[in-house]
Amino acid sequence: MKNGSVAQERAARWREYRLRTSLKHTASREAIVEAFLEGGEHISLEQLLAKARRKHAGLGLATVHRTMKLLEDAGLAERRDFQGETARYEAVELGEHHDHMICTQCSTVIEFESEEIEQLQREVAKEHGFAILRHRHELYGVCQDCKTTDS
Amino acid sequence: MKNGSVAQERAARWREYRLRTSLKHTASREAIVEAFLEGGEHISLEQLLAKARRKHAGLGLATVHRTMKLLEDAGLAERRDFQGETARYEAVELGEHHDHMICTQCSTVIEFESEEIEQLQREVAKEHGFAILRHRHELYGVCQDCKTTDS
DNA sequence: CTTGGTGCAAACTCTTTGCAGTAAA
DNA sequence: TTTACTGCAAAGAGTTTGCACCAAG
Repeated sequence: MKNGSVAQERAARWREYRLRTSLKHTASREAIVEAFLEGGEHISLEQLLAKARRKHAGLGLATVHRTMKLLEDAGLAERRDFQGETARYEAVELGEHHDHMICTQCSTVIEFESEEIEQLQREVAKEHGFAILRHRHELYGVCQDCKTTDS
Repeated sequence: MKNGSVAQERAARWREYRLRTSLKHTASREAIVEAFLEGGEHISLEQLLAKARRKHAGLGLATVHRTMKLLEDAGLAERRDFQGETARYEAVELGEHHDHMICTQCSTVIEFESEEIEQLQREVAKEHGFAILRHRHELYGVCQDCKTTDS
C-alpha cells in the first residue's frame, strides 16, 4: 500500500516540523493539516476551509492561510498561483517535480513532467549566466474532456 | 532603421484598432500609448503612469489600467504577472514569442526563446489530449550581474 | 448635441495583521 | 501561568467600477 506509507511519511514529516519549531498541537491546525494531506490535489483555500470545517467547525479562513504557510515552510505544501484564480496548495512529493496544464474551461489541473524540458531550461539559463532557483511552467488550454464535451 | 519601422508599424496598428472600434482620440490615451510604445520593456502600471504623466499631467491610474486593456485587445501589449510583483505590460513583437527569466534580486527580466522547448511542450500536451491556448514559462533566480555583484 | 472618456473615490477580491480571548504546555 | 494560537474584524494591496463632469466627433 503505497498511499499508506506516503501518508505516514507526511504525517511524520509534519510531526517532526511541529517539534522542531515548537508548534503547539491544536485542533484547528490538525484539522487543516489532515484535510490537506488526505487528498485533493491543487486545493484552494476556500475548499480547504470547507473540508477542514467538517472536522472542526468554526474554523476561520485566516487560520487556513496561516497553517498552509507552515506546511509550505515544512516542505509539505507548495503554493500555486494560476492565472486568474485564487491561490491553491499542492502536496509535495519528495524529490518529485512536475509542471501543470490548466483547463481554462473546467479548471482541472493536469500534471506533466519532462526531463528533456528541464534540461533545455538549464542550458538556456546557463547561456545567460542565470542561476535558476525555481520555475513555473504552465500550459493553459482545453483538456480532453472539455474538448469532446462542448458543442 | 529597424526601430523606426517597428514603431511605425505599431502606431499604424493602434490607429487601425482605434478606427475599427470607434475609439475617440484623446490626450490621456495617446500619452499612455506613446509612453508605452516608445520603450521600457515589462513596465509596471505605476511606472507607466509616471512616464505618461510627463506628457499629460493629471492623468489617473485607472485610465492607465483601462488603456492597457485596450492595447492588449489590440494585440499590441501583453500582460505579465510575475510572482510577487504587480502586473507589468510588455510590447508585443508580431509573430515573436519568448519566455522569461526574472531575477529575484534586482527584478530584471531577461527574455529567452527555445523552439525545442516549445516543441516538447506541444508533444507533452498532445499526449494528454490537451489543446494549448497559451503558456507561461518563467525561470526565477539570480542574474549574472547580481551573482558577481553580491558578497 | 450625443456619445464616449476621464479622474476621483468607492467598491471589490484576496490575503495579511492586530487584538482580545482562549487553550496548549 | 506563560506562551502561543484562534477567530474575528479591520487593514492592505492591486485592480475595477460608478458617477458626475468634460471633451471628441
